[in-house]
This record gives sequence, structure tokens and C-alpha cells, in this order.
Amino acid sequence: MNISDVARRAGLPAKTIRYYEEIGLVRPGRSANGYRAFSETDLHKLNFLGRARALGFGIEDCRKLLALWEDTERASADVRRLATEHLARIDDKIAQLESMRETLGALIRDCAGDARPDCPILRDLSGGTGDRARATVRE
Amino acid sequence: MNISDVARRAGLPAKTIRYYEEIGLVRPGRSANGYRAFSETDLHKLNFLGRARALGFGIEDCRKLLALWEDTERASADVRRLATEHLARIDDKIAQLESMRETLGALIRDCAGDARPDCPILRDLSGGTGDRARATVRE
DNA sequence: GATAGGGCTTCCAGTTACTGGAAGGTCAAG
DNA sequence: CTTGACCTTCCAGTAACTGGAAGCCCTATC
Repeated sequence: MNISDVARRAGLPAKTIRYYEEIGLVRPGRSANGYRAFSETDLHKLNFLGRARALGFGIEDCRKLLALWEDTERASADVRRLATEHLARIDDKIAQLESMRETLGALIRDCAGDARPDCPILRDLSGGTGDRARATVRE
Repeated sequence: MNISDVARRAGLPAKTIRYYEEIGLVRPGRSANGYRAFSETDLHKLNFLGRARALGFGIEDCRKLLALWEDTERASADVRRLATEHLARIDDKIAQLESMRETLGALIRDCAGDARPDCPILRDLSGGTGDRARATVRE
């Protein structure tokens, strides 16, 4: 299979697949003309990567998951731990975003949104009145 | 004020403040010795930026908000629109993360997490059974 | 006056996970 | 033979910093 075939079948851009090769996540063979030659196993790996990435796993997590996936002796506890840690990160992000949403929603509700220059959003951001903003945290 | 003073009072790392100068968000003066000399207005701007960033506004949004903040003639509707768009982005991200959380949570619940090699998480990622993963979207 | 410490400066590189584009080789069809 | 689609590599850019090196400046102490 050439790269555009796997790209279509894995639902990933060709550029991304080349990148995955560059960082060692897949190692397709090469045809005589220099084109990458992908096996069914490569395709399967790319599908795996696509799914894991869609779940928000980072590249290094994907590398570990892929190694676990290829290791038939591994314990499911290893995978579970990776997944659980990742779930905790997701929960953190959700909590942060919800805090942002709450603050920003309150500011928007208080803002007339008309042609007058007085704006509670800017007033709050500039630190004049309350300290609603700043409740949130950086990632 | 030297940079470490504003850094402390604005709650931002000095590195970040230099970066904000580099991209034109603040323009502190310079002392004879070449040190940055920050005014109270600069400090106020940096506080503003810190709050807006904590709400998840991107740098370019911050630039616009800062311009609106300095423009006493602006309409509050302009600010409200920026904030509302940003709120929509936040809602999107939350929805995506919640979808991920749901899928990943279900996978973790099904996984024994013991020493046996059989693992439903990897089975799902490898595309064997259902198509639970892939429901989610990239940012 | 010399020195030590901390603070300040600039510049360069690295982070995440790609994405866009240029320059050029390859292949199948007409 | 030419056209067009496909493939290759390499370089640069994205967001928003962060870390580190090399070197100047200022103050205090001996």
C-alpha cells in the first residue's frame, strides 16, 4: 500500500503518517522506487494510533500503549493505569474549563452588549471591582 | 519598577512579561542602564492580561481586548461578542472532553486491571470489537 | 579596590503534534 | 511526449511560553 491508501483507510492525513514514521511510531518498508510500502500491520497500528489520539492520549502515551499492545505478555493493569491517569487529566481540564465558563458566562450576562462604552467584562478584567477572574488556574 | 517587581505584583513570570513585550502587548520604557522600566499603567495592563489569559483567551484575543479596554469610545457589544465567541469555544472543548471521558471511563470499567494480558482497552483501540473510540473529534 | 551575589540583558533552542509549501523524482494515461 | 496525480525530502511556522547560556549592572562587604 502506498501512503495515500493507508491515509484513507486509517483516516489520517499522509503528512501525519510521515510524521509518525519520523518519530518512530511506525516503520513502513520501502519499495524500489523509494515510496513507503505499508503492510496490513502498519495499517492496523495507524488505526490504533488514530483511535488513541482521538481519545486525547499524547504521543508518548500512544508509544507506550502501542508497546503494550504488541507485548502479548503485558498485564492489563499497565494499560489500565495509563488510561486512568489520562482520565484524571481529562477531568482536570474539564474542571478548569467549567470554572472558566462559569466566570465568563456571569460576565457576559452582566454586559449590556449595546453601543454604550461601559462594559462589566473589561471592568472585571481590569481588576476594578471583584476578583471573579483569577479563580482559574493555568494548565 | 524593574521586571521582577511587576512580575511579583502581576503574578506573571518575568520571562512571560519579556515575551509580552516582544509581541507588542506591553511597551515598558527603559532606564539609563538598559533595564525595563514599568509604569503603573504597564502593571495594570499586565494584570489585565493575566486575568484574560486565566480565562483562556488566546493572545490575539487579549490584544483585541486590550485595544478595546484602551478605547473609551468602544461599544460594550464588541467586547461581548469576543467573550461570547470565546465561551462557545470553551463549550466545544468541554463537550469533546466529556465525550472522551465517557468513552475512556467505559473502557476502564471493563478492564480487569490485573496481571492477565487480556485488556478491553487495547482491544477497543485496536478496532476489534465496537467503535466506541472514534466518536470524538480533534480540536 | 576586589569580589561575591543577585538581578538584568539578549539570544538560541526546545516544547506538542502536526501543517503548509517548495523543489523535484515517479508513474500511468492519452 | 506531455500532463497530472502521486511520491519524496527538507524547511518553516504554529501557541505561548520556558530553560539555559553568556555577559553586563548594582550593591554590599572585606
